[in-house]
Amino acid sequence: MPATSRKAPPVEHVPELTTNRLSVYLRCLDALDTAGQRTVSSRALADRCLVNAAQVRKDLAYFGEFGVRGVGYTVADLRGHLRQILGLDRRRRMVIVGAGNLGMALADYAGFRDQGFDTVALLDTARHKVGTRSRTGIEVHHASELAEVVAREDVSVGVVAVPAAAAQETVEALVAVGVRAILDFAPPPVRTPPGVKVKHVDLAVSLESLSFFLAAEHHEQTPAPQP
Amino acid sequence: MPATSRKAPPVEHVPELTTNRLSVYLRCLDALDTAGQRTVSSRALADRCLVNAAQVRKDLAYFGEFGVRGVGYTVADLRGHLRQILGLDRRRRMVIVGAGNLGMALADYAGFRDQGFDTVALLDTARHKVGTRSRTGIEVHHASELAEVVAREDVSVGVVAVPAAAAQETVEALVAVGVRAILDFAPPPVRTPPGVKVKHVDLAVSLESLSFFLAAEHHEQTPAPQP
DNA sequence: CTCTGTGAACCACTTCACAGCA
DNA sequence: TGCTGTGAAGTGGTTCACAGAG
Repeated sequence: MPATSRKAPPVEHVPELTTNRLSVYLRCLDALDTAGQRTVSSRALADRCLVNAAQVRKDLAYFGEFGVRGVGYTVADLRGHLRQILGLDRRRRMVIVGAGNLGMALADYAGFRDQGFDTVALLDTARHKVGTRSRTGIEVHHASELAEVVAREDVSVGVVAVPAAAAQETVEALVAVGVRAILDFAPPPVRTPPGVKVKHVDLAVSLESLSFFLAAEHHEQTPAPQP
Repeated sequence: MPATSRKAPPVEHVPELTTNRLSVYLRCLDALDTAGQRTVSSRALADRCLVNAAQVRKDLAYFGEFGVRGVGYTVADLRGHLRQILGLDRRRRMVIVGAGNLGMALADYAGFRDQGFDTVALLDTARHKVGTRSRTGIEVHHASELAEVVAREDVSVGVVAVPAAAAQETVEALVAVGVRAILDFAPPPVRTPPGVKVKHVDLAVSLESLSFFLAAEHHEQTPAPQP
């Protein structure tokens, strides 16, 4: 009777694609919850998330049995379980390394706060930036203060928004002061030490993927009809 | 003798993961080129990009035969081929829909320009934002001017930086005025019309992936050794 | 002998299809 | 009957291993 096993099993090895989808499911459940819906079937949830229904059930099966046969899932319960599984039942503290345009923008990006991630500081090697603040008031510290800031503010997540050339050393600096989860916006591939999770967000790759699509489309005899 | 076939074959169906890696290879080749290196083997390139050497060869094989057996690839040549394949031999014009923190930040992000993508305008539905400018001078237009701006400025790429609730309609509006390549920063899954490429960048999912890692790490008896 | 290009083996994730419970 | 949970089948992408060109 593991119907509502709160503690996950060893969670041997959950595919990253699965955890990514859990985030998507959670957002759909949020919407269903505010819409006042009480239960949802794997099919209905899958349709909303643009995935396969079996996929939803398989993904959830990694963590327990949350559904009721013949009925579906209780929206509020499943929402709570996913929040716990994803570790969203507590807030996280975050530093952003690199106070250029991107770093500044990320510091002010409300989406992070809304998801439970509080940016406590920006860091940069440029002396003239130290002491300035982002629009919403996040202060820029000198990079040499990294260890102190991380310890004092109980930081568990680092954001890398430095130029390509500094990416590897920035990651290493973060790891050295105990940060184990890193969101990396710098372009080049970074060698990740074991026990540390680096999530790469490469805007250049995304753009070039679009560019490839446009180029390929153009090579073929542009098949766009005009009705 | 297809050794340097400039025109790609039908390019039947290239996996997205392959084109993403092409971007990574290209960046490594840029570095090798400025470092003055003339040739590179698939092994050496793979090591730099943190992938398998066979992977590099397979990826390139979708587009032709660019190497010389016993030698490797000529850095400058391969770089040129990849730029052409990815459609980076011309600049693209881009609008950003949504002039909130994220949209404004993206407008000022130099990385886009560096990759050949010029942001020509921001658009927003909020009247009071119309006429204002980003720090680097990109002007905010009213959303109703989308069609006109896209036509006048020859825009081929749209960036969606609007709140979740407006994501789907924004994508549809872009498609309606002829934009076929979209970079989407809004959280919810978006139904994509055929013939249109939407590249989703979900910062919330990325963060929650890190959160999951931290939570899982905490559930186990934190196995970090202290030597 | 070196290193590319590629068929074959492998692996991971997805989808199907159905047993089993409400 | 309706829908979950799950073994089995299917799919796509990665890695291996080798033939063959230089």
